Amino acid sequence: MSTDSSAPKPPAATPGAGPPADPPGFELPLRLFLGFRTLIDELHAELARQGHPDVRPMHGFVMQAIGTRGTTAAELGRRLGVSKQAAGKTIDALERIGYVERGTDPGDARRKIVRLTERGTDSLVRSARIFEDLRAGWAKTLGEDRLRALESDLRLVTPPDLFRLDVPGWFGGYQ
Amino acid sequence: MSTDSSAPKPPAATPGAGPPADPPGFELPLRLFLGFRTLIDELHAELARQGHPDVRPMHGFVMQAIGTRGTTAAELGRRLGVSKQAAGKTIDALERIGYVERGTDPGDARRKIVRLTERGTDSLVRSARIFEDLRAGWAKTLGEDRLRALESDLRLVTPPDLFRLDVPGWFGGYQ
DNA sequence: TAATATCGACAATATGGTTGTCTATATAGT
DNA sequence: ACTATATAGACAACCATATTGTCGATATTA
Repeated sequence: MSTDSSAPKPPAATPGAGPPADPPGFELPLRLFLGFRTLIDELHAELARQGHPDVRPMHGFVMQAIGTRGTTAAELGRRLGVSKQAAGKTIDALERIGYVERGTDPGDARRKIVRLTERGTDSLVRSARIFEDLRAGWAKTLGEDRLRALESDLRLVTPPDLFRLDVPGWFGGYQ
Repeated sequence: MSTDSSAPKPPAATPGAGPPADPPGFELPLRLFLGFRTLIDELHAELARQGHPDVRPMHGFVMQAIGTRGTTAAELGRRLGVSKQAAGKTIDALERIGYVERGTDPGDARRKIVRLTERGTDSLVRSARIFEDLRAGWAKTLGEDRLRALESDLRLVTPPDLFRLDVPGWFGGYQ
């Protein structure tokens, strides 16, 4: 990580220690992100324990986007909101570690269909189970109805589309 | 974005159209991320309208981490979980667009203190107000108490630290 | 059959990040 | 006071991820 590493001191998020009558507006987005990050990190820790140490967070979403019926690089790029070249490179990486394979399309000689291998499917099946377990953990902490409320509330304030993340370079940037 | 752009067809998230008795586990993390992304996108759209078109999502967090008292590149790197060199480059970028400035530390000739300029502070003040407004928008949709519940529930299932995002390369990756 | 569009590949480039090295300065141990 | 060690910041080299632009092969449509 850092060239020179030492303990960082956490900056005071809320200087006053009193009851946070009105939480500062920027806590909400941060909590949402932390929730996301926590779940994803725990998923991949468990996935590694279950024999999939090489899957990176992005891979799961990519494989999910590939789906059981397979797809092509260009189509995948469109789904994920990145260029077909970038999608192609991700497919290369997944192929290298044995999670997808490329085949030809008998009906269209231009297309190369990308399909999940057995191993790829296995990682997806396990991911689904692990996510259920993680959700169950939250349910134990919050109660099933509070969690359901949280989910349904989030559904109300987020776009319905679910799949359009296009995370790649979205956040960062020197500029 | 894509070299060749056309409308992507959203893959069916829930094949059956009946009542989702048990939402698939992977909806929760996605919703959390979408909530985060929605807020951040709306923040920056509004920020651009208010005279800060060049601020990128990362910049806000960096400036927040710099704080009103200023800091140094190395310290900033530790806070954000990146190398001091990377932090230095981000500071370069922020300096170039006039949001921070470098000064010397009278008590330690090695250190160069990075401080927010007036413009930098202004962007932070406006961000805070915009976040409050966005939160108010959610409160209007969900009701203030449901939103409070959502926030407090998230606080229960996320690490207390708030600031440790180290987003940089975390998600992505061919590998 | 000619015009146009799409697929996948390749090359060049941009960006954001890393490590490694260097000099200057501080600080602790003797 | 002197030496050893640690830290700050700058610079260079490199790596990873994504971009645009181009190309030949194949499909599709007029």
